[in-house]
Amino acid sequence: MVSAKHFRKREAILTYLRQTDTHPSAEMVFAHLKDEYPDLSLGTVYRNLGIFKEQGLIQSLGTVNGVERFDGNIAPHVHFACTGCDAVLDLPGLDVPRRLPSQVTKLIGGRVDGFQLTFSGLCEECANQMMQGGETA
Amino acid sequence: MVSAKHFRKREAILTYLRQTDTHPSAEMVFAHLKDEYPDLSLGTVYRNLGIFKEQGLIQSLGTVNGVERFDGNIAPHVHFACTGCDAVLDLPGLDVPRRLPSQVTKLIGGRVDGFQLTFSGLCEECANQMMQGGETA
DNA sequence: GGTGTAAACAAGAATAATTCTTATTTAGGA
DNA sequence: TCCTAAATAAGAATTATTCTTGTTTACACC
Repeated sequence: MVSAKHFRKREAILTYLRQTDTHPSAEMVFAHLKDEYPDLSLGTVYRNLGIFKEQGLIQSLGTVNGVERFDGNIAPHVHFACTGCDAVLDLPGLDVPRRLPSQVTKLIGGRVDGFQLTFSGLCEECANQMMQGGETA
Repeated sequence: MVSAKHFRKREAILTYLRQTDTHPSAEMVFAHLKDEYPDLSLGTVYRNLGIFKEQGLIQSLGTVNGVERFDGNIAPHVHFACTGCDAVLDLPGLDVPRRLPSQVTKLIGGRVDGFQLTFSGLCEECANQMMQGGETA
């Protein structure tokens, strides 16, 4: 008997990564799924993120403040990382430089597998907070 | 009496970062300077890298295989990271997208401070090793 | 040449993120 | 039911990085 069977945890992790646009860390994935899977362990999250990354099912965005962030969207796209709140946003519709990879291949003479373009700065909310309403007061 | 005085360690760290194009990690900086400064400590390297980064004298390239890499060249430029040997190369002369930052500012409505564009793949040497001389044998 | 002060430093402890190990549980097939 | 392989939990272990504390150095002033 299977009862109202949950997804298995591995699948839940991948599904969450594909549904969210928050580019979560392992800890954030864990925190999000902990309610629905009370006996989920952080080690399981790390292990499966590593497996997915190796299989190319997700991509790593590198670290933000020392913590690795992941993206279930493996299509090449551009990101913005806020240095105020550590949020990572997608920048869809931004003109990704399409001819650059082949230029790079020529330059280095090796093999180019991908690229990562991340802008950094303050998101709108953090930028506003920084001004502390200075304009209106 | 000052004798043939060394640079001080802080200065030596910055100087090395500005001279090399290897985009070293803290550990690599330490290893390089250890000979000339036998009583240099790894903590001093980390501390000073943090100070330089905060002051904007160097930039961090993010992590390669979990280890943070630094660049003494703070002019915006593009990098290539080899997933085989963890080398990080400059890609000078590559046409950096100049209008993108302002596009991004419009998109997110906040403040854009910079960007980081890193290609990844195999450098020429690693790509050749991977073929193991298959062409010639 | 002494003395004071602040910055730089070394050493190692402490922390935090991540990976590894081991034993357990689960799913599905024979 | 029994067997096997994959998935998992728990926590130990590892590794990169930061913090703490006491010491040393550089330098201004006497």
